[in-house]
Amino acid sequence: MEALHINSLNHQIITDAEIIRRILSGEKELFEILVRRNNQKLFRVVRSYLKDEADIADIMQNSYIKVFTKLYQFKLESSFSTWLIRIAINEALARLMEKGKVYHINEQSERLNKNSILEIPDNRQMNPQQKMIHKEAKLLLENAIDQLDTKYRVVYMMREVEDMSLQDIATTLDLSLANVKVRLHRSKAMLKNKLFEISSDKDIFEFGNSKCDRITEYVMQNI
DNA sequence: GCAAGGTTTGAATAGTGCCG
DNA sequence: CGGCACTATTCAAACCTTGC
Repeated sequence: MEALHINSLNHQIITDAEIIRRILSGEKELFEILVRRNNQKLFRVVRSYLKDEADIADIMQNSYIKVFTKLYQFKLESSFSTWLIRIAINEALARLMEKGKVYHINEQSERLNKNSILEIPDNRQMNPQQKMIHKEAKLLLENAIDQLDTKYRVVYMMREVEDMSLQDIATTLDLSLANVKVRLHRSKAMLKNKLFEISSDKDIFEFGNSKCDRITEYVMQNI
């Protein structure tokens, strides 16, 4: 019954600001809506920094909990997701510092299994051959994205996959607008080159529903 | 047609590695 | 260490696209 309530609210047009207002006045369970709304986006951003699935889940959970505990500090005039992503990025960077390293592509590849950063649109109408081509293209692109430098990967993911505005990206990453523009341009150029080079067939990145539920559940139990 | 947002490009500057 | 060449990064501005 509770789940049904949350679900129906999630699909209603209820703004983040309104949800936050209600959470702050006691309806703490509504935080689940914010978590579900932002899970995919947050995953992709964190995934741009960290490769290990356990690390990613950990950072996401920590970020949500941190955000929840500081929700009263949130300024309603800015975007909730931008704020959340910024906190998550800081967490991710801190984790990288702890580990004292930045991943290199060869060591990443082995542990990447099913975390898809890209969604295939509804492809039920495709014939098997088209589906196969689509799947191959997606794998190639994911591989290419993964080989980009973190700073380019993050910008590319935010813009092309999450459809964030350049201004939001600049704010979130604390970069100038001009810088975001150039990084985006470069990331595309690099991807283009890489796509010609890539020939491996590793499966990568899927953020499935079960994972989404797991993280949501964990966060809701810990706030 | 205009404004806003996005893309592309050129120039300036900073960083890095090599050589004497 | 200093000078030089090369590469990467940043910024500014021109240009393009889209929605109204």
